Amino acid sequence: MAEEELELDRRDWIAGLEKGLRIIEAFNDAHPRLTPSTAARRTGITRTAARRYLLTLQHLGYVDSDGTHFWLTPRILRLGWSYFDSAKVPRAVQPFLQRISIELGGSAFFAVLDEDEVVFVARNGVGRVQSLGFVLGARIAANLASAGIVLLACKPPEEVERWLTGRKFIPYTPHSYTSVEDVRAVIDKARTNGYSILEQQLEQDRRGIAVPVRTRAGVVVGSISVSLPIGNETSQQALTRALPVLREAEHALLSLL
Amino acid sequence: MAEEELELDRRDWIAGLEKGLRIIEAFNDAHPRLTPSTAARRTGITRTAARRYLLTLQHLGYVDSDGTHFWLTPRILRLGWSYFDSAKVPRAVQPFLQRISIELGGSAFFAVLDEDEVVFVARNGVGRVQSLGFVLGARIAANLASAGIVLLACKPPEEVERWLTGRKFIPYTPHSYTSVEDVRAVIDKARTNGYSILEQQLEQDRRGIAVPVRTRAGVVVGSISVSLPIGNETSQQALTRALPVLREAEHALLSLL
DNA sequence: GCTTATAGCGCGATAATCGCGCACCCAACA
DNA sequence: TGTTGGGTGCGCGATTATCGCGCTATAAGC
Repeated sequence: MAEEELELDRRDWIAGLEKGLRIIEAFNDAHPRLTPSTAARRTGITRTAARRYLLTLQHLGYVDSDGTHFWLTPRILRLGWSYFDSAKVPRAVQPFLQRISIELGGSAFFAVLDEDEVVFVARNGVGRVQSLGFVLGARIAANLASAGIVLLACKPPEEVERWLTGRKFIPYTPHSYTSVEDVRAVIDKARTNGYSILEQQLEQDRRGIAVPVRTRAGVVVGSISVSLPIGNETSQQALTRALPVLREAEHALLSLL
Repeated sequence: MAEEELELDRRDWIAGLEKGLRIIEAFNDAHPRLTPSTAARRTGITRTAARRYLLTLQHLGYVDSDGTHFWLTPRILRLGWSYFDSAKVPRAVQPFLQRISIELGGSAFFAVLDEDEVVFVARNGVGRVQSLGFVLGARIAANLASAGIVLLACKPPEEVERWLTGRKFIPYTPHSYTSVEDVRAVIDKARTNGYSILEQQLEQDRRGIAVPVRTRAGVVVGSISVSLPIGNETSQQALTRALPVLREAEHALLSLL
């Protein structure tokens, strides 16, 4: 799951695929439309090559173009769809998230780690309004969500230490932790507790509570978390009412994994 | 937007990229884990090559493997994310969808066409429970949703006719249209009306109402739709209360596109 | 009207991708 | 236990697909 680093037989390496995916990921908020030149600069590929990749993607329908500028089409979503379609855990977990969000009156998530980030792969919200921009597949720095902290806490401490060293934390709220010490303390606390609670790290007046989800064999497959408005509730009160519900879902899930 | 068919200079065609994407899309519900052999069979690539692509994807972190079987990782979602990140329209419509869903008491969608399918790229639901499995990027046959019908109705009739000919429609409910004539009639009606209403095609006791969204220049960029429980409401009643709200959003959007 | 930066394209070189064919392994079954 | 069938990993030689240089044309900015 982690050690594919060295075993690249340059025979088994398809350069074109890697470059193409890099081109796709070069599109983002700040660069919604790319020309061959800009794409080349953003990916380190030569301009001529970048153009060929864009043309190929266009021919496949993944990007569209007005001749000089290229942009992604919704066809791209088919790729992510392949994941949702094939990953059984996110689907198995849905009914549990639903129960959690109704019972606790917040949004419930199932999340996994991907490198430095926590990715939310299933979600069930409650209330009239969807929090804007929160779509499946959303990812944020792992230290900003309880789900990320608890997943980090499940990793071997030395790996966490490696993760922490030299990392910069950009604050999202006035309460966001910005020092390595603070984040390490939160992770350590989560490790001893077996759950994680995080307050106002990403958003004001919101707290998150998360527990890890393991298979029978003890392998961590992700985390279940809930995001609650803080209001007048103390951390202790929130924990007392939320933890049992999360734990129950965790145990019920065991039989499905 | 449609005529990239013939202009493939085999010089500008990266075969490796196309094959790699085909490998990714070979994963789905029925085939969540693939071996080199099964991947090869599903894609038409040779086994040796398929293996190389899988190994490359593994090295990039997009798939994981236990040695023989391969499966997608959430990293794949970064690709779809590039789209959501870069596509401005889905984000621009969010607040409007929110208002629609609150005012009408249903789920509001923004959707676009991709070949035969309608893809839901933005959504805002109301109510305690999320309709299960409805995630962004979801796609269904265009004829099954009002959003798809209205988008088809915006295409030139001869193109629609080409789309219709020889198509098989699989019913999802006892009310689903299954004949070319029925579907053509629905599309024609949508074209003359400028909106589309569809009842119980995908789900019992649900109706959808959709209007197209155009830029000032008149180019159709997608559709706004709402899904409502039927209950005791007649089609006419639903239209009278829903259409003005949808139209209002449509016009408000004009200034943003 | 000069400068700067981009686009598209042709070409020759080469390195990357191909798929055959072999050896091996495991599971089912006679 | 031996045989069959399907799977895997790997090495190799052939070839062709991919590369990026360098050219000209064009569009934008001062």
